[in-house]
Amino acid sequence: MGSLLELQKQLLPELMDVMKKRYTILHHIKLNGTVGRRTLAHSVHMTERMLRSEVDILKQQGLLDTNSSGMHISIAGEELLEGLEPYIRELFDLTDLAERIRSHFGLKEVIIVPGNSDDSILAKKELGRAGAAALRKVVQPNDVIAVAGGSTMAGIADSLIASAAFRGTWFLPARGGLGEHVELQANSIASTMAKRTGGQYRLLHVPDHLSEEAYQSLIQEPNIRELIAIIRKARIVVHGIGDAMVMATRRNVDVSVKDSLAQEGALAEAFGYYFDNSGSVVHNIPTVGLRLEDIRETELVIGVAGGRSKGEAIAAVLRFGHEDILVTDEAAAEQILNYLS
Amino acid sequence: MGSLLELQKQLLPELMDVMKKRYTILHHIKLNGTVGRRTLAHSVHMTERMLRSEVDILKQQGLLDTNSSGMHISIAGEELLEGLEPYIRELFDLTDLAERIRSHFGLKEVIIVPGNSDDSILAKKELGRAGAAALRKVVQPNDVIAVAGGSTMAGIADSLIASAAFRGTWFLPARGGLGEHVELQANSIASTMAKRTGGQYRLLHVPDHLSEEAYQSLIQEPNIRELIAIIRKARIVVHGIGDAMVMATRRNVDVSVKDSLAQEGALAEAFGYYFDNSGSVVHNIPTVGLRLEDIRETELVIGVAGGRSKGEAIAAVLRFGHEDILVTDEAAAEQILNYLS
DNA sequence: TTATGTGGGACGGATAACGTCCAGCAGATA
DNA sequence: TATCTGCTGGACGTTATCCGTCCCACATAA
Repeated sequence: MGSLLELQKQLLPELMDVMKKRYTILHHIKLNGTVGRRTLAHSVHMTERMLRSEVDILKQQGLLDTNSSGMHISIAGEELLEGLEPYIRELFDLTDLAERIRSHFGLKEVIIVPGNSDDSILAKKELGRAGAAALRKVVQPNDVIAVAGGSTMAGIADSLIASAAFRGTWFLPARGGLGEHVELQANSIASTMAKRTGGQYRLLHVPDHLSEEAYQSLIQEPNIRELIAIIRKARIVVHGIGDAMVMATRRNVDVSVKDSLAQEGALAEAFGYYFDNSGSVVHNIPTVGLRLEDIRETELVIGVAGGRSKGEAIAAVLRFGHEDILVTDEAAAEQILNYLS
Repeated sequence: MGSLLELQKQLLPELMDVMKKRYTILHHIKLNGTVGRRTLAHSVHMTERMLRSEVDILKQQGLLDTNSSGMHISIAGEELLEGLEPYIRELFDLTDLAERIRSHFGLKEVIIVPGNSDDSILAKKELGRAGAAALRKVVQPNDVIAVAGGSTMAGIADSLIASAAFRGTWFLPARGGLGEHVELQANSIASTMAKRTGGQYRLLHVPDHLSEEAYQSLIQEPNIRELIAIIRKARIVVHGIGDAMVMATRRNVDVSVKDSLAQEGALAEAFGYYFDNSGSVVHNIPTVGLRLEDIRETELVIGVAGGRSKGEAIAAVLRFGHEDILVTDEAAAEQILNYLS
């Protein structure tokens, strides 16, 4: 905290992207010596026109020159790159981490916020904000969003704000009661999210520890059946990721179940399922709502989790292979990459 | 040189403005405690809608909160302002200087670049670039621009670049030969500017040290008369400002003239006229082109000059009272303000 | 010569920004 | 309690800007 760049990331988030873009362009030009617009556009993954706008500015700033054989960096441009070097790492580190995780697991997008949610409540809040921003970015009118429980999900809910984007959105709990504290249950979170954004919600009240008969008769109830059907067709699923044993304890599962989880190598928990380190499901808590086959069909699965201690668990869930967007923090991201090598 | 802000000014010129704007908004909100959009818009001199866009971003960044009684700063916002404090001075100093000069002399705009052109060739180049940018900003299609001579004007010419904005622009020398080196004469500069921007130019060849008869017959020449008529109707005049004695020496004026200049308290020189410290004209070099009465009629007079040593001269010309835009550097600006108090 | 690259100009359509107006709400005031 | 004022947030049409697209003149190499 406290460096100018950190402050600017808060005050001017969009300009940091511009800064990266211009730096990248100038850097490429320096490396290539003399290079043409079309060639350069291809190598920095921009359209020719967008590159051109940026190049015009850089030229006007005297950072590069052009002649009929292409663009080349000016002395002022070289000095600028040199001076910028110590800051650039800070600017790019996270996006670099994100790209490595993204490509390794074949995700659509990976967002990494600075810090470690384990130590810092600020980083945890930042994670919530990033999760909220990611959700806001992908939501479409009249979407159905299934949300899981957990403290991270609660953090996202707290960072959501009312917006026209959420007009008519339905927030539904991904699964029934899973034995957590009431404010961390999916039901509460769905309701909070709906209230904060101006969307709508419905609750899925399935008490814990039901007898098999009671359970069977409950899920035959027409209104519950109907709600479950809607949940299973959610376009977006948002969920946290937990350590398997921590979650089992928090949910007061039977000792026998915990033993079997341990034996089967359960590492991670997400939306009520337990995963081992290969990403295979080793156990699931019997309740109603989203099933694994629904997750496989879901258009957008957004996982949000941070903290160094969660790295292994996140990696396990990513190996499961049905995540689309991951929102995490720096510490967890580093840990994830450690587990890969 | 080398501070991150200095580097960012080069790479992201627009960053400074956005940063100032958002800082100002947040700062005002902090000072007011809770304040409404309209009230705030008025006190930071923005339209309500523009303010709203900025506020939405700040809100999304968690730097301020809103409720039905107005906006107030969040804890994160307060921390940000605190962290930003050491940088803000660097950010605002120059604009603050500029505003004081602008309002004191009733100018349209004052642009100040960092540094001192007397010591640093880099500052001099920066002055040229700023002058070119200022010109580019105000030029309109088919404009007639009268340009004076001098090294600063040459610096502007070197920083101009081709642009559709200069399509059809005419660059003309403000006055005939004034005894300087050829590359610093208005004629050369007009031609350079035209060539670099893609505009057009015409030259006014009036040899120095003509006899009165030759002079009279020369200015009766039809093509010269016509050109002079165009020059006198220029919408824009761009000129440097020099120290009176330095300019007199450089132009090899007679010793008798220099003596009378000294006696009359000549301090500054601009477009061939000499000014004393009250801004009155005490002498002018006999050549053809723009006259004082033309300057008074000109829509936009742009003065460009920098360096601590020029402060007094600039102040004198500003007192003359017909400048619209001043482009100078930090050292000269400080000096100008010294002369006011 | 031809082929392929270059920067720069031109222009229309998409898109974001902005001015403007209004609804709904909360707290203050009469 | 009723009224009023100032607040936010939504809506919408207009404007300005950005960007995709196409073209041209020119330089260079084959």
